[in-house]
Amino acid sequence: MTVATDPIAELRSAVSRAALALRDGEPTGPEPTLERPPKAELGDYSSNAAMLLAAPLGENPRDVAARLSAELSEQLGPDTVDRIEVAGPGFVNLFLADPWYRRAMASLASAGETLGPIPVTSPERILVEFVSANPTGPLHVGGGRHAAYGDSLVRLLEAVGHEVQREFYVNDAGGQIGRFAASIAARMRGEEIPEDGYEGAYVAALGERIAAEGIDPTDLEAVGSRGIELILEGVRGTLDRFGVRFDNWFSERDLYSRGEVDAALAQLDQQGHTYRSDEALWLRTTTFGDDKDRVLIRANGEPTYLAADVAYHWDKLERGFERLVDILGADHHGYVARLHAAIAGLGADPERFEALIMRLVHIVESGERAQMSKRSGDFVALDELLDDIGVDATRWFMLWRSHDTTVDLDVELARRQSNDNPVYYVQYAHARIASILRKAAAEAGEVAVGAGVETSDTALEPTERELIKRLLEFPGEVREAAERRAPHRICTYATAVAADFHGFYRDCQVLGAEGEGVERSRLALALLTKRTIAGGLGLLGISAPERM
RNA sequence: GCGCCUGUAGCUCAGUUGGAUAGAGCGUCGGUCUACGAAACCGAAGGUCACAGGUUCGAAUCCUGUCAGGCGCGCCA
Repeated sequence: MTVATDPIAELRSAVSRAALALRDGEPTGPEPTLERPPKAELGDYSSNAAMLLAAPLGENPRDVAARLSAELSEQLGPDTVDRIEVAGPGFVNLFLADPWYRRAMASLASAGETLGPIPVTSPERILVEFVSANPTGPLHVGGGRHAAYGDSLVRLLEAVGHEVQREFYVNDAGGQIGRFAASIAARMRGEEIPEDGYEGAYVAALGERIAAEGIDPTDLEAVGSRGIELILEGVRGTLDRFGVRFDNWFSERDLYSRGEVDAALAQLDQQGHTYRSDEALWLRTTTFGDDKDRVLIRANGEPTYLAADVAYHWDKLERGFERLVDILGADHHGYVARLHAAIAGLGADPERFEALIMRLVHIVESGERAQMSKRSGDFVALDELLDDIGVDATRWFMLWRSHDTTVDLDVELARRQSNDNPVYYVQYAHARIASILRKAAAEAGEVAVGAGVETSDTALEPTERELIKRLLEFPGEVREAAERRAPHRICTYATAVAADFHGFYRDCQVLGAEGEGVERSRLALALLTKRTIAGGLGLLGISAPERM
């Protein structure tokens, strides 16, 4: 197996070497950047190395840049660099030669289908817990955003080499379960829903079903358990349809039945972080930066949600996960500090715990925001949205914004199967390429990208160069998106790839292109683009259709 | 009151571990189908990057303060 050199890394290290040479081998401060300049006239890649060196050398940045350029020209040679210019305050701008581009294509081709996302240096065993919606009602669109985000994040983390599991925490214990059972039982008996009960139409449907199964409405335990089971069946079905599969469904009840809550409390006690006051058992979370201490066992002897959650996270750590990622709704962000404190209190490194806060999704139709409240039953079910706009559009619109910002999902836009809909833009580029490749295959057999991409000596068009540079960004984008827990970056990137492809397609005839090896080279570029788009969409859990 | 988050084009948002003339989609206006998919492309209009200071060669990005909005501040989950 041949390992093609990374063409970007090659340039980067040349810049570093040149910078080092100017300092007579004495190490400099920050690594110089190598980035795409804002405008094409400013070259293919550009470095701030001269500006960084100017201060320690005590020279004018532009003079340093001039020397750096000379050094770089010599190092890289005409086979890589066409010319180097100094611009602005002292940027060194590289204009690359076609042979470099052809080597870059060969490098992409040799990376194969995966296009070689850069692995992290220290892979971790990570548990990502997400959705974890209370099993008291169908999944709504907010849960759908959690699902899309969590799932895509896991795909990203796996792509860069982490070992990751998806987990759904089922809150099947506690007060809201009692209210849920009481609400179902009330419906079964034809009574009013109690105060603080669940009022959705699905509660009545559950009641009918449970009654038909012969369960006694006065047996709240049985009603609640069966209700949860039925809700979870539905939630599983919705998630399955959405393409989100969990490795593990973790039951809160099991924590109690296995004695893990007691064990976790004992551990906290042993570490000296608990105390009794006002009949309750408290956790001294203020030791670890929380603004007040928190109750673990109420005065009435009932454990709090926190007690179970401490046990749950203790369990995660015991299972050997090196990093615990919790995706939480914005309304739970106040909870993070105490959980952080609790993990520290158990004696674990709290840095291993990472809470990601998800903000809301608003469904917008005719300029109106639909409200979502599970208690009142007035919410938009994820299933409804999937019926309306489909899985791909739903995932796209839930992922294309940072998790840290509210999403307004305009269903009228998402519903359109037309050129206004940004979802299809990327998919269309993929389908268009597939169509070209089908035609090429029909005429001359399967298209291959391996050999031959380097041989043509016809000059590349500017849009071909743009596209190649864009494709080269893929591994870095994936790594960045994973590190920053930011799947939406992949949406942005995929859109850019599609735009660059359309530009290339506009300017460059592919099939029947004139010139020695030009058609072959362009077909290879089209195929590499197709792989990149499919790779990007795959990380988002969105299909890459051959036809639309 | 305290804490966290947010404030970028008409709308919804990218860009935020400091880089050059701040971008995309939608919306508006105008062009392009006799070559490989017009679900596309090209062009125009549209900005005090909330405001005020500061740090420096350079700030949407970092620091301080102010204003505005969201969320949280339970022996609920």
